[in-house]
Amino acid sequence: MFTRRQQEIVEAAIDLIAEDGIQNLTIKNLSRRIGVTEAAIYRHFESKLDILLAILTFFREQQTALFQSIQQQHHRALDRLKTFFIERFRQFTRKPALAAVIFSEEIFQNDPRLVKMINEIMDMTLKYVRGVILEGQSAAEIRTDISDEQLSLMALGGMRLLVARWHLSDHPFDLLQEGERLWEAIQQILEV
Amino acid sequence: MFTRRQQEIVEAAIDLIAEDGIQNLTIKNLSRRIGVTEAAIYRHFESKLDILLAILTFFREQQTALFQSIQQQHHRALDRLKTFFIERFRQFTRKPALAAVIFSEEIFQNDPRLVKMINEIMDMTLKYVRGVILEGQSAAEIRTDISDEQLSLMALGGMRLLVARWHLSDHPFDLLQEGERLWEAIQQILEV
Amino acid sequence: MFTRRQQEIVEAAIDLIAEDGIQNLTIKNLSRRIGVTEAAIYRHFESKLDILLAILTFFREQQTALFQSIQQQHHRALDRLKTFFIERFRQFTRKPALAAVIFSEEIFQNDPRLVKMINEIMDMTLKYVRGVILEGQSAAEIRTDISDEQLSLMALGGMRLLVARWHLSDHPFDLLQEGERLWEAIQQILEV
Amino acid sequence: MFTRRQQEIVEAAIDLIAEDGIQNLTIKNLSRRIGVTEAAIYRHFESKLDILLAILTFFREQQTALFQSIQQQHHRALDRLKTFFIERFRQFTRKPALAAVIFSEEIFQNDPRLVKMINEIMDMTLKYVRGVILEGQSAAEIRTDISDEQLSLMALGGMRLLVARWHLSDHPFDLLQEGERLWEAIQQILEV
DNA sequence: TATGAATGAGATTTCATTCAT
DNA sequence: AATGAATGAAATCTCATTCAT
Repeated sequence: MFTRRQQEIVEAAIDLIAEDGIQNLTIKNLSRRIGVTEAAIYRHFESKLDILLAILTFFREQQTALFQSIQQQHHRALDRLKTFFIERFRQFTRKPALAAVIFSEEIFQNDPRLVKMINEIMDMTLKYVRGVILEGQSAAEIRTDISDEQLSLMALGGMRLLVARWHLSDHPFDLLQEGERLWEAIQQILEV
Repeated sequence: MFTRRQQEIVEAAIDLIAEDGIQNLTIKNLSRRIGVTEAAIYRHFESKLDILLAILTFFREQQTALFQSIQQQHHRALDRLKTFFIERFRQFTRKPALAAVIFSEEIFQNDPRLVKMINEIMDMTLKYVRGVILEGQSAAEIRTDISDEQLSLMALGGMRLLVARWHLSDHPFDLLQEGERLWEAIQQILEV
Repeated sequence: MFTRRQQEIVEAAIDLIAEDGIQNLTIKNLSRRIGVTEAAIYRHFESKLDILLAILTFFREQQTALFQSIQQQHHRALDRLKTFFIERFRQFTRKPALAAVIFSEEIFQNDPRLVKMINEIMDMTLKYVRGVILEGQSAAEIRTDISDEQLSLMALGGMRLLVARWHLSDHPFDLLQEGERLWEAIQQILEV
Repeated sequence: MFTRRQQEIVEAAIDLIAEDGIQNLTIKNLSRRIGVTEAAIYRHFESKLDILLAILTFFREQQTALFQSIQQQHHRALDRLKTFFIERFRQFTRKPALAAVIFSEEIFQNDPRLVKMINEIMDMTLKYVRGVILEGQSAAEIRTDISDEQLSLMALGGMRLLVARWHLSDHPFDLLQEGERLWEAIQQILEV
């Protein structure tokens, strides 16, 4: 789907945003980081907007793959959720820049196509988590006195807030470790 | 603290950001909206950065006031939390633009002073919620089998995610109503 | 001729130029230094140009006074020259800012009225020194094998260069003392 | 060292300053004169400051070359000085703009890097002239009753003042011719 | 005499993008 | 596939100046 060069550009773009915010993502900075001319970027992407779209596409595909792999490997709802959460924390630990970008939806507000895609991704995630919770409720694994909607809000919201704190104050703690503790708490709350 | 004109500018700035993201906040747009020249803005703020700082200051002061008022009016931990959550949802319903700005910490990343202030605000909020939860745990109002840290992450995180969804998809539901439902769930989870 | 406030403005203007060059002389800086509003400056001078003209006028008058006083107090050419040189060095030592301004004719290039005045001042000085030298030559005090024109160029030029060096490298030596040594040399050269 | 375009820009900058002073050197004027957009200038120099530095670098290199060529071609001190003086007058006659710029040290006062470079150049020149005079004194070509320091001040100072007059009053005489007359006088003074 | 509020013009610089080579 | 040179538009900010109070 993406050529090697395109991937390189997308990764550099994510890094730039992570380092100093969206305003830091300019074609000049991008080309400098990769070591080519500004003009060269346009061999690989038609416009800056396309680069931003590529970032989101990249993330969406990764997430879709994660969902599928989870569905195949685990069958109990709580196991699925646990894998999803822990895997995400692991991802962010490996590539912190992604955290900076993917939870900052406001960054992409300036174009309708971007807004649409961000919405899709957020929807997809929420729907997945809600779906698994619903399954868990049907299977009597997860409490039913609170709706799947509220439970997913708190679970996902907790995760996002933890990641946001971690990123904003420059990774002052071990995200994976804290993530596991958060998951313990979430599990305790979800369980019947 | 702020003159009338300065307040006007800060509000216009919040609106501009809310409408189309940070990139929409230019001195030109700002001055046009207020109906003065670009140069006139600089009579009231030394630089654009100072306007952004003023937005954060404004929010911080509002929040500090809210905290104080809550502490005086309510004494049970769960009442305090409820008021905090509901009042926030009400605030965002009244001034949706604020939601767009205040939960988008990444927007302000490009200057150390801004990052510092954003961190302060986030810390302040988390500490407040954790503090009240701790009180509730001491008073046997709130469960103690999950730590105040994890509980506050889920509660605040849930709220942030709800607001983010609401803002991103252009206010498709009644935030106050959904907020109350979320609070019900949070309360159910916190209670002993 | 100039009101007290006007004098204050002129002095502040000289200081500003001396500190960081002509670009540092803005109405804003000027008013800030004096402690009034920008608008207030315009009560005392019609325009910035008039302030620059006032600086030159101020200097010209000071110099005219010096010339007259010298003519009255001394009668031998070499005494007159000596007083002129030493007095100038003393002046610059007392008010270093003046040196920065008055020997930087290029500063005033952007307006014909300023250029005209600068030329007048330079002409006046050169003519004075040449005149005194001529007198000295007639009175057989000063050598006649080199013309008054060349002698005045070297004498005045030497002084200007010494002052320029002193000002540019932030007053690293005692100007008056070095000035006296330079004068000794000049005198030795002028004498029959 | 400098590309062709960069040289072109430097020359245009010198001309602009010569015509109407530093305030006339704007990126707009510069680009207009060269026939490109303002943005194009920034392809060749990172900032306006760099252009000013380039002017000084250009002059310094020219001067260094002149020094070396003189040292190789002449061996008597007075010949060396003569060549230096006359060559300089010739230079200014050929490129009058340079005179306007290079003797107006105050113009560059607003940046420490510029001040430093101006000082270097002035020092270099004074040291060269003093050095040659010292040699002449050792070789009994030049009088020793006045120190090299005072002699160089008068010689160089005289030259600077002549050039300043010539430039300020719009080249009303033949600089080379007057320069030669000044040199005659200087020589007469230096000789034993 | 001075201020507070404003302005139009213009400064430097950056941006995404284009195009001939 | 990449570069070198350029551009038009726009960004932030500064300037001298004005005017009602």
